Amino acid sequence: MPGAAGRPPRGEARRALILEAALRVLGEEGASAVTHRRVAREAGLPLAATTYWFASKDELLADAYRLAADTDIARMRRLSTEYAERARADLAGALTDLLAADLAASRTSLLAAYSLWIEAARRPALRPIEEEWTRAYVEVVEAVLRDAGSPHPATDAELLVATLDGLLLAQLALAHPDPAAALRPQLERLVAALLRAG
Amino acid sequence: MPGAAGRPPRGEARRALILEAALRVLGEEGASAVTHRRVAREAGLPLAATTYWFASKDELLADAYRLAADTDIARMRRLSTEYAERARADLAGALTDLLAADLAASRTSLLAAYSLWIEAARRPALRPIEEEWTRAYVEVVEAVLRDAGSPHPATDAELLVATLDGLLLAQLALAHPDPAAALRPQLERLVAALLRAG
DNA sequence: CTGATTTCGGTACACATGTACCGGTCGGTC
DNA sequence: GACCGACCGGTACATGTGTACCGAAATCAG
Repeated sequence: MPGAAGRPPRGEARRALILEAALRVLGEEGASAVTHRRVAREAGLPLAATTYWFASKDELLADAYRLAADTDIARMRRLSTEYAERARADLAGALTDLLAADLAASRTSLLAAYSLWIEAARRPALRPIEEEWTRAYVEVVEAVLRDAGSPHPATDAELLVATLDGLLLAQLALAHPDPAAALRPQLERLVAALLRAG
Repeated sequence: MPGAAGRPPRGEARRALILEAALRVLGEEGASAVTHRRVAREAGLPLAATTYWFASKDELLADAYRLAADTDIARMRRLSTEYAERARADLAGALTDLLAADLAASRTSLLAAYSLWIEAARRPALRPIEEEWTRAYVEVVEAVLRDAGSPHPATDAELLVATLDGLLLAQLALAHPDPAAALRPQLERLVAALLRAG
């Protein structure tokens, strides 16, 4: 690749570039750091690029939320098929690996997601995105649980998703050196308790 | 009470007033709304009051976190003794009522707490507070579980606390009209699964 | 009371921020 | 080639922001 840097992207490609930059800034530095100028700098674009593609900062944030949700839902569905066999044999182990991989790969994305989640609690306009995101997770987990012979797949799916969120949040703040080691016994215990006939 | 408004507080009392105002603003309008001026207005004090009692905005936020943690830990310990008998007889019911009461009484406090939690994931200086807060919850829940005859009180306490956080977070964003109705079956299922001998 | 110290509140200032504006450039279409 | 709308990027501006400052008022020690 001669020139290395590539042509600066134009048109709609810039939109995505800006949204990804906004999510990065949100995850790394928090909501109060998300300004037009900071996002533009992060994206390597001039200030006017952010105001051209988004009517306001609120719109930028809402679109970023939408992008994060869509991207993650697609990723999670992909993973759920990849891990399907493994999950049937060792659900707790599969979940442990998934969470640990998330933590290892991108605490930034997780922080951005949870920041937006909390923001959705304050701004009704964001709630549909949050609902869709959560529903997608619950549906996938429910299918997995059904597959694993769960006695109460519907209730347990919501429960399990809530627990996974709680565990992830705890790991984010507590910064355990080896998340998998901390998560494995808890997930094994939970899965064992839920999968027992009842 | 003649004059109704009472004398404007002076000295250290103002500190607390400012911290409470900061938590209120954080919960209601988010991190980016927490400015010296906004907090001062919320507290009914002049701008200089915030800069006099706190060396910087970071310090103000850290102290607010400390106050929120201490207040909530004390409240939770108090409730745990009040609910002790009830918890032994009907743990799921007691937990449902506690969460529903939290949601009904102050979504603002909850949002502030979770915002600070996420902030703690980014700023190591805040982590000790978060660790203490979580540890306090885990200890209380562990005692309750032991009391209820749990087979694995240590593991299950961490698990249960994570789940409660996840469920609360979900209720905050989804704004279910009757949180108790949504939470009860999930908590009954979880408690039943965890308390069964194993 | 007197003087020292703490607390108070108004103000100042340098800088960041959201957003509007406007002349220029690009990529197609006749 | 001429044209046109979409796109770009530099700049302007009113307002918000963190923080410093300073003289006044309240509080306390002797």
